[in-house]
Amino acid sequence: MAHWLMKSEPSVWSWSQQVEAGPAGTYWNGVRNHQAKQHLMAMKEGETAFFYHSNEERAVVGIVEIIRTFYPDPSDETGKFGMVDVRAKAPLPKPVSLAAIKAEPRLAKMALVTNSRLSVQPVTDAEWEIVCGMGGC
DNA sequence: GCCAACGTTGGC
DNA sequence: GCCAACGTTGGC
Repeated sequence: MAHWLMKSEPSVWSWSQQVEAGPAGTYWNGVRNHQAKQHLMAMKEGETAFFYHSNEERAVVGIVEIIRTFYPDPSDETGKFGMVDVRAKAPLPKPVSLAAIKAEPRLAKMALVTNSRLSVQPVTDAEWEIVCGMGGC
């Protein structure tokens, strides 16, 4: 089972909004980058992703579950991009900050560190375990 | 608020 | 098809 990391600016779409959306979940739209699209297309139902707050907060704050695989994004008039549906699964008891991730040598290869602008990223099993350990989940 | 990194666009 | 110009993202 693959793992992922999805970034959002809290002022645009925050973890608390994701939690409020409840078990029905919401669509994750607005991705307009081909690399990110490839990752969205590779996601399978039931897989999990870290929910990362960029900009103001810069921390992994929760875990979401993919509940619907890739389908067209109606807000994209070119018809090229799509989205998946996700729902909040669990918060991280201790949010893991970007600084903490950068301070952990075993996480030096994370896409979050090496390609910070990519909004949807794959996370290896090893990285997932380490971040989970740091976050208390 | 600044700036580096990256992606996209458009002129040639 | 190349590359300069521009816009956007996101860390600091």
